[in-house]
Amino acid sequence: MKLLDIGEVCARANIAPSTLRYYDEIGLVSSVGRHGLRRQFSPEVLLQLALISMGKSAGFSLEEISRMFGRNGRPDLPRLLLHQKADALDRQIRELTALRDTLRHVAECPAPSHMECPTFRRLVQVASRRGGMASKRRK
Amino acid sequence: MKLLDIGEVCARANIAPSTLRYYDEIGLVSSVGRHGLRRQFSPEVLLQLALISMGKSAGFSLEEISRMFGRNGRPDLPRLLLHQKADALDRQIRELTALRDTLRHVAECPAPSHMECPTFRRLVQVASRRGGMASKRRK
DNA sequence: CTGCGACTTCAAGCCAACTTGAGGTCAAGC
DNA sequence: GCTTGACCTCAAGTTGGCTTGAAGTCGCAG
Repeated sequence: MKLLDIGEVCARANIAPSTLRYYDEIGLVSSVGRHGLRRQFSPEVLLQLALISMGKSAGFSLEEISRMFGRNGRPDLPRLLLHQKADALDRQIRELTALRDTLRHVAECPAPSHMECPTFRRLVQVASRRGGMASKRRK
Repeated sequence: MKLLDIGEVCARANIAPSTLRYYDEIGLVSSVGRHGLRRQFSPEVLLQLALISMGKSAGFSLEEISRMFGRNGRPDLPRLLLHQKADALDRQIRELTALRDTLRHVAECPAPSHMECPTFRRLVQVASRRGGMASKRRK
């Protein structure tokens, strides 16, 4: 299996070299060797980076991501916890859906202030009721 | 309409007072007056905070959020842009769905390393194909 | 009228996740 | 064999979104 050097990986994954080096440094991904000084990666890493990108966009920290997928694709989280993360994602998906609908509504609604539009209020209320104010951001 | 003082708002919205003061400071919400030194808010603010919470969980910056909903519920973004944000949300929702499915799979799959599991690879590939590596994080 | 506790301001601190800069190394093409 | 340009290291800086701490103010219960 042929290796990719860092530039190649960055180009394909659309990330900055500094980012990839950083990920390597913190052990989120690992290079399989060097060509001169240049880090070389197995093509696997592209899959991992896709996963990382998804995880980030879901709001997981790099820490969490690396615990979920390990650096070898082996999660070191128990099933239960993984299912909990999945459930949290479900909640977040519902929230995002509500937000999306709200945005579309805002784009169309002719009311002078949205706070006065009943449809808007209903959307937001529905949204915040489901999942009950998902407190993702607390330490 | 009766006003809420900061403590009340924080309790109901489940955020720290320092956070609310910060939001006030940057103009994301605004207090309608003072009771002594205490900020007082209109009940509206609870709705706004719900919106802010959703926006944050969608990965929008406070800046973006305030542009989307204004501090009075008036977006100062053109319709087109709002629709684009909504579309971006759609893409993100699809990504999150894929990630959720991947997580559930990881929790169940008996393969020694996920990188070797074809189901896993397919999930990730499908995921990263849709929306083509949503580059939300670039400046 | 005194004490209390929840607020206030302001500056500084903190964390994650990078980016930047200075100064150095290397392999490949001419 | 020399240049070039993409890489390297390491330390320091940056940004967003808060939190913390010190020192002060206020209104209300007792």
